[in-house]
Amino acid sequence: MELSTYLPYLVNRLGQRFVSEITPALNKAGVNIQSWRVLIALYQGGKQTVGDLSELTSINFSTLSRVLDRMEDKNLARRQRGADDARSFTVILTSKGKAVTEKILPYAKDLEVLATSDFTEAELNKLRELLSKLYIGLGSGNKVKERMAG
Amino acid sequence: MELSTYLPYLVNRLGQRFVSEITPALNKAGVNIQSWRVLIALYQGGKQTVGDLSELTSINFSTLSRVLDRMEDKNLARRQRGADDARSFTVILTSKGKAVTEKILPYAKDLEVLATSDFTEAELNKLRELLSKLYIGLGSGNKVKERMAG
DNA sequence: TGAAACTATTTGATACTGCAAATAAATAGT
DNA sequence: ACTATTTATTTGCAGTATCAAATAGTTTCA
Repeated sequence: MELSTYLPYLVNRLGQRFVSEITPALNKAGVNIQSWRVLIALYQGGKQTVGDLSELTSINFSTLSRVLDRMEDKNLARRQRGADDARSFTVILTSKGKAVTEKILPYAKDLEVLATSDFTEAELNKLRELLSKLYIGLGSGNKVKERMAG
Repeated sequence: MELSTYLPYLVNRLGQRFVSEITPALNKAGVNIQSWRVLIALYQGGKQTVGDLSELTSINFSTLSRVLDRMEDKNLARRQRGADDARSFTVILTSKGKAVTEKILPYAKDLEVLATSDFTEAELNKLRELLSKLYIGLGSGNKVKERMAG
């Protein structure tokens, strides 16, 4: 049993460390890690339904519902009844939400630059590629959960 | 601004997806994601103080304190007053803790295998290497936080 | 040696998360 | 059209996380 070969372990500890490194800076801007992810998803992907956002961010939909409540309270985003399907809500960044996102995006980039000072450009690209590929592989669209349950 | 090049974003979404994929299986064994991390850290690293565990797992120390309470309730680990320094506590896996860890370790491996079916062996190794390197780079031993604050 | 400064951990208060149940709207079958 | 089923989202509740303050033990140094 050599744990350093366990990808889930490596990914998880890295993710946790990243979160604890970036959280203080985000908090100063009144944003927590979940709303950071939602802001980014909206900033990048444009308006989306709550469900799409939940899928995209992997934030549990009831958690997300409340994250959105808080973001609306802070005037970062707002919900709009779906025009075609009135069960759904479309979530939209407000202009304040856009501004805040643009303010905090550099934090992540700064952190990346500091953390990767001894990476070559090729390594960085490879890592990005493999992280994306693994993300896809882990996708909730596949049979992972079903097989794990057995 | 092309977000798919933001390493923190890539790492974080992957980490979140991993957590939501593995959590159900862990819960069946009465373990949540934080205690999973503590179990692994103890299983791999042997007994450690609460502070060392907090550093190693990046779990906030007051959170960890309560995680350990629950683990003690479930007889997975126990705390022992430090022999040399009575301020500290040494945390030790119980035999039940060891058994549970050995039971649940395969879940992570299974998930890895399923998620990486189209990775070559070379890609897997490269990814492990780069994840470890990034983890080090992000280490709280460096100047990241201080610089981010400015 | 004893008060000040420091370190390790816990606790109080409050906010956040996530399961399961509830609500609300759309769709299907009759 | 009408009930049953399905889908999108929210809410109740119980558990979990985190900041700041409190506690408890140690080191420093006059």
